[in-house]
Amino acid sequence: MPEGPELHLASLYVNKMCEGLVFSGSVEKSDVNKNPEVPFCCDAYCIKAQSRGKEVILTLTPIKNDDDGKRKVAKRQSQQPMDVVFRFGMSGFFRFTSVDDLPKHAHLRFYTNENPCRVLSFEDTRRFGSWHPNGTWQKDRGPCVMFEYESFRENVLSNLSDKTFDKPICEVLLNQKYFNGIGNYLRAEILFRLQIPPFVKARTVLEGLVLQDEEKKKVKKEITVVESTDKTGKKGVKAETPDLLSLCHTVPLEVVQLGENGYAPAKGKYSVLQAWMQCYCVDGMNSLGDHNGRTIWFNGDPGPMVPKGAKSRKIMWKRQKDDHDYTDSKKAKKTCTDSTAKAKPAKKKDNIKVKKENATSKTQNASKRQKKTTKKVNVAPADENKKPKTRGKRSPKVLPKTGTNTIKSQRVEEVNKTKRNSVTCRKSATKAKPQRKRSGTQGGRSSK
DNA sequence: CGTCCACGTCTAC
DNA sequence: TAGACCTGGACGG
Repeated sequence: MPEGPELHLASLYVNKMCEGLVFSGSVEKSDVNKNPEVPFCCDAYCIKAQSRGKEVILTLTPIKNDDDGKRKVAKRQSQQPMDVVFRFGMSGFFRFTSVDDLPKHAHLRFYTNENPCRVLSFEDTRRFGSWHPNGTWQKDRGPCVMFEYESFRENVLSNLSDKTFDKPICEVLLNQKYFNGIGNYLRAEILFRLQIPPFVKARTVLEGLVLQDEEKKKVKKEITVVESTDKTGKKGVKAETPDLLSLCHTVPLEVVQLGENGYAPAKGKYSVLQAWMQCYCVDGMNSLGDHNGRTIWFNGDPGPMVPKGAKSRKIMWKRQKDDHDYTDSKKAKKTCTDSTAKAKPAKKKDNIKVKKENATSKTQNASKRQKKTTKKVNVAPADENKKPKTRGKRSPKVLPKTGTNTIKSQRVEEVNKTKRNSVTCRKSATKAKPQRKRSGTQGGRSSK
């Protein structure tokens, strides 16, 4: 699930798994993938990762060996570190496995120098992901919402005259020039926290924050003074009521806090993140296609700038095929679909509706709603409606049930393996996995 | 079987 | 503002 938090978790994952390991040889690319080869080759190198917004950089650093440095000069060894910039598209992520467990869609592979060697691979089922050898953070992407918060905020607030802010807030939130790291589920969760209708003009929502920030700066000194003097138990500082931009920072960080459960494709997987979601794909919420054809999830009013003909979407929320064992989570999922969706929303205020409406009436409603809307917006940071969570029937977690799980999954692996050779890797099938030793380049790993 | 949908960019009328 | 780029899961007939 590659939005900012997942990219960051990916970088943590890489650093954790690769710490202290020595990688060796050349970087291998699958044949089907159209991204460039990574022209890096070294007997001994290490891998480190960092993230910024929706990008990850892997740094491949040759490990110096003073002794034989000269002897090996002959070979075409990379002497300099290389940065490779990754964007994950819709399905990219990193995995570290044994060679035998090489995943089906491992499109870029880094091998360790271990005896049965292991592999760090960039897996990307849909191949929308990209990598760029000797790359840099993409120009035109803004500061990271998670780790460059101040400049992120500054970048938005000092550019509100940009016509991009004429658009609905939900669409602007996907603009990586200003919101590097926000993606489709985050925009829904963020707007939901403040109950901001998705189709309100972005500038309208953000204008207020400019003054707000300036006030803060003025008052800041006072505050710090106050804080230092009166030490009322709390740590102070954090007290600020959240606004849209601060939530663009804290909400993704919440996901990072969930940890690799949200990322590691191994186990319960999505269940944790899914349980965390309050809006995106949540039963009882509304959904509409935005002007770019992306589905926005929200609660209550859509706001005035709804695209003509926008239709509500159905959920087809995957349930990470752990096959077996989910006995009733399966039912839960079905519930999620829609028929029952009607049944449950009893809880919400009562102003919902929208859901299955048709375009025509919608626009009309929209104008009518506008007042309500704007009112809401102004009231937004109220922090009172903070907990509307209908929360009810999130999926019941799916606990792993380890025993069966492992066995089963192993079996699955076997199947995949055989399949893999014939299908995914086709051309590459020959060198598919174990004997991946690029004849020409250099003998490398297995030999020694 | 076919259709729709998916956590994202890109570039071409 | 549409497609294009891809694979695969869920669902409908």
